[in-house]
Amino acid sequence: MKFQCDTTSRVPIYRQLIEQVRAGVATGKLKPGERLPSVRLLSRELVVNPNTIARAYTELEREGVLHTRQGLGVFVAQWTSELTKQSRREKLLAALDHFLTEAVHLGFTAEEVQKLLADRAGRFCFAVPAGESG
Amino acid sequence: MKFQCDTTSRVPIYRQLIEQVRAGVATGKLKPGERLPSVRLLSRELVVNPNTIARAYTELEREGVLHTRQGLGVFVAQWTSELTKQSRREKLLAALDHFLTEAVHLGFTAEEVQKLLADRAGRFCFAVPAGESG
Amino acid sequence: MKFQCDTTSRVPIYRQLIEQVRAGVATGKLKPGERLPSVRLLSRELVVNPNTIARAYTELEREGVLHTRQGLGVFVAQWTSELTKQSRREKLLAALDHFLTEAVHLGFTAEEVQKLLADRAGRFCFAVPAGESG
Amino acid sequence: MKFQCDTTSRVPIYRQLIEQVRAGVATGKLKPGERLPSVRLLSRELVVNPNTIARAYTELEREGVLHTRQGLGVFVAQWTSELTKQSRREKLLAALDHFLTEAVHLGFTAEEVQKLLADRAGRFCFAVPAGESG
DNA sequence: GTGGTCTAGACCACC
DNA sequence: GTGGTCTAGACCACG
Repeated sequence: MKFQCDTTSRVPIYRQLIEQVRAGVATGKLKPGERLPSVRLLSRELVVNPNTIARAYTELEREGVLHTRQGLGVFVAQWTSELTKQSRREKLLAALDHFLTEAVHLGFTAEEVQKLLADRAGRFCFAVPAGESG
Repeated sequence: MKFQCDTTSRVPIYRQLIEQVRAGVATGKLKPGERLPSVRLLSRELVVNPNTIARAYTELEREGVLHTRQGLGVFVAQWTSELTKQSRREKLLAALDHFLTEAVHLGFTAEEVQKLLADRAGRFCFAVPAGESG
Repeated sequence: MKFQCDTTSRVPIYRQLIEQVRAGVATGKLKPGERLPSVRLLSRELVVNPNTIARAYTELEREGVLHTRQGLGVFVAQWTSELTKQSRREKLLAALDHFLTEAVHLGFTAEEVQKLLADRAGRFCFAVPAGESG
Repeated sequence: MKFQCDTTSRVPIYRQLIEQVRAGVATGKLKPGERLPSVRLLSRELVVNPNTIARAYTELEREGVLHTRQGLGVFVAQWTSELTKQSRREKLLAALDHFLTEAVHLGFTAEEVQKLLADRAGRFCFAVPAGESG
């Protein structure tokens, strides 16, 4: 997976990287166990400060999305949510409300939003209905 | 409508207020024409500097969500998007992908997300399907 | 490009700066990608508070005229309007009527105005006739 | 001529009135010698404070656009510019540059602007080419 | 170094 | 009374 950063955006670079990794994992472009480019390599590729890359990786490790093996590199973790069902639901609701607020302010109809979500959801690697925990 | 802010959050206070107003308008808790608390009153209530309140109101006015009547106060505007259809769609897609990424990471299934959206959408004041422009 | 401000004017300083940047971009004195003086430097040069400079830059960024690179400075963006054609036309008509009213009150003839505009337009970087959208 | 004010706009009401009178005179909707509605009448019609109307009239009188005859009312003045040719030209250029800056930022082409001006100029009562003074 | 946020408090314009 | 502008100065985030 190719990473990129938009120095034009007002979103901090390290946040852009975090979002890309999270999105990559969510859409399956990054598979569990896959190795990510090293801090030094990626910092040269994107022409950004190594500290910036390191910060993104560190935060993702704290989140449980990545896992560092000393001397081997950074890998996509086998992800399992440690949150309770209620906590997960609260977080999803907050994200959903934020999205719906945006949709209303952009002038879309409920049907358009529903349809767009149905279309777009196919690109994401959702959990399978069976094994739900938490 | 009651406003609140969390000064311990890393999200700037003025941004918290902006989000609350936007959500209030999107869900109809704030109706077009309704008056918002004055800068000074709200600043006393939330124990934040008046400039911080003013900043939130000012940004919302530039967005077209609020409008100021000199000497009278700040009111909810009746909002119409001036953005092009393409621009609106791009913004919605970005918001949607962000939401879906979050949903996957929280371990929800596609069905759960679809159902939750269908449930929740009823609380929001979406545009009516008919006259769409832009 | 040199900036200046008139603290005796009734026009707010931050608005004077906004107008100067907008004019500079429109006439090509400020090129896309060019870096603007830092908030602190310009505030010392013009002997105004850094917050005032920051406000001008921030508003121009929201307009899409400038963009900030964290820790690097503020730069001229390559601008594309996100407004609908109708909205753009309305704004232009308002500005035109204001200009024509002024011209009549100053006692100019229609020919003089037309000629002056033809002369002056050459200094501005207008869009090229081809690809128009929005 | 009917006056109106938009309490939604962030332009002060007294400024809106000034602009309307100036535009009315420039387009011939208000003829020299014509009587304007009294301060009290207009303040009732527009539901604004009489002071606001009075302020607009006062400023227009200072500009030379209106003329008050004690006890009779306020009238459109026989307008003659007292400015020098150079001063008038400077003011027009400033207004023109402001308009052109706006046009560029709205993404219009030079041809569109030129054409729009040619169309629109017909609505305004420009001076006749012969008798130019100042 | 850069810009972003917030506070405290002053002064002004508008209604 | 309302909001708008500006200053002085502190502290934080980013690269």
